[in-house]
Amino acid sequence: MSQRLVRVRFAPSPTGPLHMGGVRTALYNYLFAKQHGGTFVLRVEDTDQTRFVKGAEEYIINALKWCGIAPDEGQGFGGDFGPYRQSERKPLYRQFADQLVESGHAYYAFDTAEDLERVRDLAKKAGTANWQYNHVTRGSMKNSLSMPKAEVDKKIANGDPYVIRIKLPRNEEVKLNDLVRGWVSVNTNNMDDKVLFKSDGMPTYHLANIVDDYHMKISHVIRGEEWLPSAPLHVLLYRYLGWEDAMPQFAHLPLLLKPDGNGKLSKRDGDRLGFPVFPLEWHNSENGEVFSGYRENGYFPEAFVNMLAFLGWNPGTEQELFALDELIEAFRLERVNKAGARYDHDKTRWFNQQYLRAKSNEDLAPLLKAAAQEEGLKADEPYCAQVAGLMKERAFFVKDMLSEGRYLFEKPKDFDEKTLRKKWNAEARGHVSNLKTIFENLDSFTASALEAAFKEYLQQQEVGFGKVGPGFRLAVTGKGMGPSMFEICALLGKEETLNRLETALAELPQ
RNA sequence: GGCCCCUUCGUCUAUCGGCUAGGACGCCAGGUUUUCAUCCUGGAAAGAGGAGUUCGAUUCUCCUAGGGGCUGCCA
Repeated sequence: MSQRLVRVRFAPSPTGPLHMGGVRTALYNYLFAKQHGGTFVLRVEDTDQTRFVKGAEEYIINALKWCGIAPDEGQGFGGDFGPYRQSERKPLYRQFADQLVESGHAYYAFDTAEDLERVRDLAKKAGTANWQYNHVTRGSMKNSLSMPKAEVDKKIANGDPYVIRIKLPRNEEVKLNDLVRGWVSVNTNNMDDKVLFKSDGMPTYHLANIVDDYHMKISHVIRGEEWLPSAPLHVLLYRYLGWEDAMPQFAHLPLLLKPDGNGKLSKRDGDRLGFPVFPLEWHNSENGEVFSGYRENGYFPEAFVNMLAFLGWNPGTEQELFALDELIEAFRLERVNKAGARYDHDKTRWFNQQYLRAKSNEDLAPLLKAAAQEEGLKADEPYCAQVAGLMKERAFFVKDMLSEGRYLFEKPKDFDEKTLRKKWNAEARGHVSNLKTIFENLDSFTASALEAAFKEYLQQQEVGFGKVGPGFRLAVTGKGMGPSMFEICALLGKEETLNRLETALAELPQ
């Protein structure tokens, strides 16, 4: 193939929020475009007016932006090939349907929805294979192939509703060379005369996507595997429209599967199994239903994108952590897997943990500060940076640092019951009391000074850390576990630490 | 049912005819740690089944089985 400008498109239908499978398709399109210095286009496929969902288009755009894979061109982003909503391109399609009728590759069909339902029903009851509108059945249906021309003309002049169907040839192998699957071949005998143009004046997906891809000079169609069965139909449309030379290359991506059981990942799986399936939280304005999102659950977009990239693709090396620009560099359509990939939530959490750790305390500080503020807790950024330094090794999310280290923001409200029961006794109490006195006299309240004083005390008392540490931790933090107590006390400061020791001695059981 | 696609540890996957089948997540054990987490070390864990091609098949071909997708005037 000659060097052709790479132009790819992501073409969702605005029938609801974009789920992670769709995001992955968009991501692969984005990566492919960027790697080739090409253009990533967003086209909205809203030819089915009955399935329009308010807010969906905006959601899709916001989701792509959050992921950092915003289109270069398309709905909401401008460009020279617009409009990018198919509903606004309506006048464009009809002529191509007509062209196909004229060239004998399509025909008018007057069968009503009820007619079709009846004949399908009949076939079903007879126990035969699914009824199809095809070369064997079209002769007995109401269409411009089975009816006299005069009658057809009359019906059209009359304004009777009709659709335009493709007329598939008999027994013809249609082949396409898929970039991820290699050669795929289907015989036209196994395909049906798909509707290209609906009675409401809109094209179906099949016609619209070919017409638009052609006019938008799309070079590669990267989409989900659910389109594979209709890809041969699309090849035929390019051929019949005379655009075969400009036909894009196809790449059909494996599906994202449910973590449990069978089938592709669906929007209900997430909240059923305890993970988001959507990048952003979605509020259904019709029924008030809410679906959780990765963003709201505290995931970093980089982690989410990294995880998605690896569901169905891998670089062939052992590197797993990839920044977006590294993905752009490494991504190869040829290395996309053929089999469906099951989503693994633990792995997603792990990715987030890796990204959390890779961030500096200073980068984490504003995020932690914001999280604290939401809980009504106050702390400045430098302080939050120190908290991050202490807590990030034991956190998956920013919010974990807050929940695990809440005592760094406010006095403990309650004390861990198990630690209280097991570690808090007269002896522990005595040690805490002694330590309070020692710490009161400390000039330098640094972690190392505290540690030195603490260890000296242990030596002098001839006791092990285990006898003193847990009670001390409980008194200061209310918890039985956590980071170094010396670091914690140093961070809290002398006044606060002593204050807490005093409170604990006064309030904890004797 | 028909058609198309797919099939390596529980999961994501590496392997492009020579394998003691590698890595990651998760899991288990040990070590480090006052504790928890981290970290380190180790472990269990896979080529759906059957034919064929070949000196040699996880790798190529076929069959079977299983899984998935499609089968709408939805995309």
